[in-house]
Amino acid sequence: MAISVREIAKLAGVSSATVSRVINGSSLVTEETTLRIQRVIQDLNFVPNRSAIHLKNGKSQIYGIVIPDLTNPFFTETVKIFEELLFENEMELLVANTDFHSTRTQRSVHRMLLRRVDGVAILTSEFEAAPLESLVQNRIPVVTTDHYRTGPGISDIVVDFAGGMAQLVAHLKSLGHRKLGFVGGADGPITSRVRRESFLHAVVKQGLSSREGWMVPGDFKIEGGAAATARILSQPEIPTAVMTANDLTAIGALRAAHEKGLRVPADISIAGFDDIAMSDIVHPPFHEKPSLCQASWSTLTASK
Amino acid sequence: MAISVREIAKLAGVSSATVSRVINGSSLVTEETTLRIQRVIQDLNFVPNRSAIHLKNGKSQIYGIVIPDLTNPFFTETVKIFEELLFENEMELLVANTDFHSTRTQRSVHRMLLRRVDGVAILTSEFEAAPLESLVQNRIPVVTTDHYRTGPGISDIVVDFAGGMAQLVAHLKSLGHRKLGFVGGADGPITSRVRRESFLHAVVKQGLSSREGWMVPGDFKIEGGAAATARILSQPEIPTAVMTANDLTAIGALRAAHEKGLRVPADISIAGFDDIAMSDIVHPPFHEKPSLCQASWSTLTASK
DNA sequence: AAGCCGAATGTAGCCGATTGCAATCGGCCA
DNA sequence: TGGCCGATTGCAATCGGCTACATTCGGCTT
Repeated sequence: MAISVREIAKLAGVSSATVSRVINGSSLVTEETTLRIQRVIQDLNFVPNRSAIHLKNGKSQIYGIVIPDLTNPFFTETVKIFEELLFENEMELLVANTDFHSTRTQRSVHRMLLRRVDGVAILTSEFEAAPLESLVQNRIPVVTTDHYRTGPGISDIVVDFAGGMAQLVAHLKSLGHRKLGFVGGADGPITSRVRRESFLHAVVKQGLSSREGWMVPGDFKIEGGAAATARILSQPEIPTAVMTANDLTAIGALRAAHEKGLRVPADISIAGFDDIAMSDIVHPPFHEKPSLCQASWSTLTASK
Repeated sequence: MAISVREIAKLAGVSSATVSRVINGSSLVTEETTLRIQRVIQDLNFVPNRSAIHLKNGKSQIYGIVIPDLTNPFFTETVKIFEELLFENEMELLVANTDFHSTRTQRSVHRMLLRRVDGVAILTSEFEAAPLESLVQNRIPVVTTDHYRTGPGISDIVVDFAGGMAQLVAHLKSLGHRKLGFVGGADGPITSRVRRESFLHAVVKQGLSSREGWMVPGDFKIEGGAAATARILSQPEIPTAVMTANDLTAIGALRAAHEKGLRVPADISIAGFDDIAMSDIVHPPFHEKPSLCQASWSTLTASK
């Protein structure tokens, strides 16, 4: 139905092969023929069909990214960077949002397979092994984050939570804090456990104190952060500083503190983990506090 | 290179036609044959190539969305809704971020054409006529927002800024405000002019006052909103309320007011336009103020 | 037993762009 | 004038899945 090279060919009085050569800038075609064909292409606003190209040469020129929460600026910023990078190279990015459901991750990966993406980044940390396997079996390169598992064709990027937490806790200690709380991620994802343990380990190592009631899971979102923090703050005794699993959680914590009538950082300190741009706009602004929010990244392995 | 129906067929000892029939649930195939083929498909994790399907039946099952700012929650929330809707129907969404550059809009549209999307939503309001034309010429249904122009195959959704502003201004008047300021959008997009004029019209109609120095363009982002507001607040006389072109601008305005030592809403009122979720987290929270932030939407036309 | 019917499966060509190989043509040399 | 060369251009097959049409085969009718 749409225009094809053959139509262009007919109108320009040549064969489709020549049209294709012109499109791809082959030097074999006469200047005159080239111009004539380009004219027709212009006139008809012709654009070649990439599905056909894909079929012919095996590269879809599409990459996929699977994320848990499209409203979390951390992921949005990541998507933006990916999109920009691919845009430069005339490629596409397929974005899949899972809302933290592992079944949606599975279905998202399936969609990526259907489109024969040239590679996928999976930034959701909770999902079964099955989707990974099918990707590998179809020879699609995969990058995951905080999945703590690699293999042929699978790279894993892990955030150095242990190091980040150690820095953060040391800094708080130097500021005089002794009693620390922690609002974690959702139960389930491996990374939640890692973040929690990194915190606990750092606290113990620095000789500071925390306790069960001060370590509450959240959901990586503002609401969960606020609710969890409220639970901590409703205890008879409360910590002087609260660390969180990510920045959205910290924002929720800020709100909970406010609602309790506590001033930050006068009455209680709150520290996040991500350094998203949104950190600039909350009140009191994060940037008035020491910049503790950055985590260091390290690549575990990258295989062919 | 990857697995194809023909490979499956060979392994199952049938023809590719039969495999295709099984995949599509045709009732013509024997129970036994069906099971045998499904087994092979399972074992090899075979997934049909959608580019081939696209080529054969002419539908790409992909839709496109072009937005100016992927870090603006208003657009992120929109993208999320689109993505969810398409996900249900086994379709894909191609997201293109233009960062307010009309040349990037043009290139984004071109990418959509390359992929033969079944439809596009263009939420950037500044772009040339050329890309629209090529979409129409390729018979791709288009939806735009605030573009104030329709045609065959083109629908335009316009926000009723005039109505929203009228409501907002009336409300502020009832609260006792007489002198209003306005931080607009970036110079360029049609919608910026519309928003500014809607404000001005409402102010005049209600018999309130504003002036040139109180009406400053922003950039639809936090930074621009803050800078523009700072300019307004540096005048010898300042308004008692400031309206903004969108919510991010309002957030910037809040920050600027804070930096000037003004309390909101005690010293000055600030009103946004979008009602994004982020509005909940800024301080002082929007939701403590009368909910003026919602605009009413109306569809101009929708053509076949 | 010839003929017919319908169920199950196979054959082959198509969608649109690419590309190896073949064909054409003008020119030039012997 | 015949033959060869290089520059252009055309032909045709291919990628993977779908589907109209053809084929096969067992069973049943008369």
